[in-house]
Amino acid sequence: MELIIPRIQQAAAAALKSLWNLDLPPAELVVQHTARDHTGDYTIVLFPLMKHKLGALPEIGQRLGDALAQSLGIVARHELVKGFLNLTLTDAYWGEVLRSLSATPGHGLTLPPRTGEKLVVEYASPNTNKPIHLGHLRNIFLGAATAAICKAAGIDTSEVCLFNDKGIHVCKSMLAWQRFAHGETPESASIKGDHFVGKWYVRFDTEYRREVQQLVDEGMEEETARQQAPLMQEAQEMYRQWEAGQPEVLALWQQMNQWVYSGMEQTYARIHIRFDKYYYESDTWKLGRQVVDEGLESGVFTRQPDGSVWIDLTDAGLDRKLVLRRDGTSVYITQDLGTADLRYQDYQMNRSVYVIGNEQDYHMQVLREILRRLGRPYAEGVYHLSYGMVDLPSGKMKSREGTVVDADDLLDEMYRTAKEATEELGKTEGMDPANLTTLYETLALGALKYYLLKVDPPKRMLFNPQESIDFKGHTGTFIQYTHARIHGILRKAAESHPRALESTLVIPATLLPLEKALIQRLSDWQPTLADAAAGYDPSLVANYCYELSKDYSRFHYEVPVLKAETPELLVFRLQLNAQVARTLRLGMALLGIDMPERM
RNA sequence: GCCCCUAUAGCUCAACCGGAUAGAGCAUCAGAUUUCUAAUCUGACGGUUACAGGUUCGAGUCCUGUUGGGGGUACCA
Repeated sequence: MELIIPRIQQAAAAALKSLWNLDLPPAELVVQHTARDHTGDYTIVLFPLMKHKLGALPEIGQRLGDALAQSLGIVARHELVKGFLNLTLTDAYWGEVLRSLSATPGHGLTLPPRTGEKLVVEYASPNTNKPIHLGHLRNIFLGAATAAICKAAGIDTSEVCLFNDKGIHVCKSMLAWQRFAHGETPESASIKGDHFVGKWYVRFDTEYRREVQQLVDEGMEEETARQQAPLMQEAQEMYRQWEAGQPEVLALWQQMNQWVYSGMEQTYARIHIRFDKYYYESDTWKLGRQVVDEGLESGVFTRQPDGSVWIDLTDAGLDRKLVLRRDGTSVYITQDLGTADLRYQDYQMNRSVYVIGNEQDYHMQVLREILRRLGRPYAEGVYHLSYGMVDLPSGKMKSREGTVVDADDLLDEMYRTAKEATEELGKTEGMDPANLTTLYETLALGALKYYLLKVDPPKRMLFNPQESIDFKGHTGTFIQYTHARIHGILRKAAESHPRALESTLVIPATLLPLEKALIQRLSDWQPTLADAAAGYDPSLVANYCYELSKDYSRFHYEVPVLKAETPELLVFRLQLNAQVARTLRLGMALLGIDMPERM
């Protein structure tokens, strides 16, 4: 079924042409949902037409409204209030909307495939020196949801993860382990691999601070002390040895990364994340150096007398940027250049989304500009999905200081709370224990994912441990609960009225306001999905699902389904229920959230 | 110093391209269950949209300035 807003815009543009001989592109006409407290479904804003001197507003409104009623054939009434032309569509039209959605293969929940589009979404991209924390979770959920939304919107999408598995930070945990662990392993210590490595990263920092303090006490400047501290010197030396391929360093590096990967795999599995492909900076950094060579040849980069390589971006409003160190080792951006090329070889994408925190806004601007100057065909399609930091009530999370909310701990905590809340409500009777475990996990994950995804990505957000594990109000749990209630009705209907869902749909002559509100909301799904995909913004989907649940809850409270007044009405309301459930299920699936049928 | 992001109810968040009387949730208070799951629903309370100007028929939204918060800023990632 054709989307209604473009349809109204078309008809209005045609009417303006025939009535006043005014040519306006349909998309320029402002058509929106009628504001609450006003009667109507859609509103055309007429103020902008004033400049065309068509006459007085009341007359324009009347004539345009009449013309639309005529040409659209679905306008029950129209009314001009100030400069707003409010259209109320017929109940028959809204009934058709439901019929059309229910009858469409796929129930009108996804958008048709788009040809010539290839998108790669990179997210997670963890460092291999510490476990995943709350901040990573926002990244991961955003990336996975964005990819799922783009797929549903018809875009060929792949998901990739880049491991930041080399660098001085990795050497720090390696060095600390070598120095202080006395051969301890995750197995011998009974610690999950990523936590185990993280422990040594923290240990490095502790010892390093001690050294710095000591040097300062001996009268050294703090800045100098940070550079001169033996541990830092050694970490840097270890990094040079790594780049030089020193076998013992490589062996240790492999061992420790392996520990991290096995730990992270468990966490990824628990939050149901999987990637199409993994990239490793340890593989791509040399490609980056080739790109530097290429850029030197083509004159995009210049080499300084000391050997370092630079690019001057001042004419693009950016700064001069180092792309290769004096000692010939690569920096972050060098590796990104290599990774980008490799990814293009693999996917020939025309668009790439990088899910990275907003502290790297500048870095990503630089990356795109360099790719442009190198003439990369995919440069224009590079998009930085930048998101704000997750703060705690106590302030910022700092992994070195141990003030992070660990992902595994958080998931356990959420699980416990979900279990307690469910048991307290006494809803566990008669459920099989194995299903209960799955249910608690589903509720825990749903609450967490929803909490992190409902906020507009660029905004910094606060994670309040008390509130986030609340299962009331604007939460993923509420939406899951709505879905479960609908399925309660559908289950009972399957017994009492086994053929009802397949019966021919008879649209009631008049709809209840709550029925109409629901159908109208259902009809908003496609535009919402399209907007979310276009803006890479899962929060639009999250908020939509909430609004739909809210509409449904009101309906559920007031309108009987199984005890509907007539058999036709029962069929109609049942199919309405089913479509709401399907929409919620798909919408939440795009956010990575499962929907229980009972809870 | 310069650049970028941000500021909406006590708290956490909405508000599509600039459109009508800025909406939810939490918290507080008052109600609703012999009726499909009360993890629900209804109502009340709560706002100079940080501040000052400007553009516009119309500004939370755009522009300028100020203030608060955050981030970045040439050899960390």
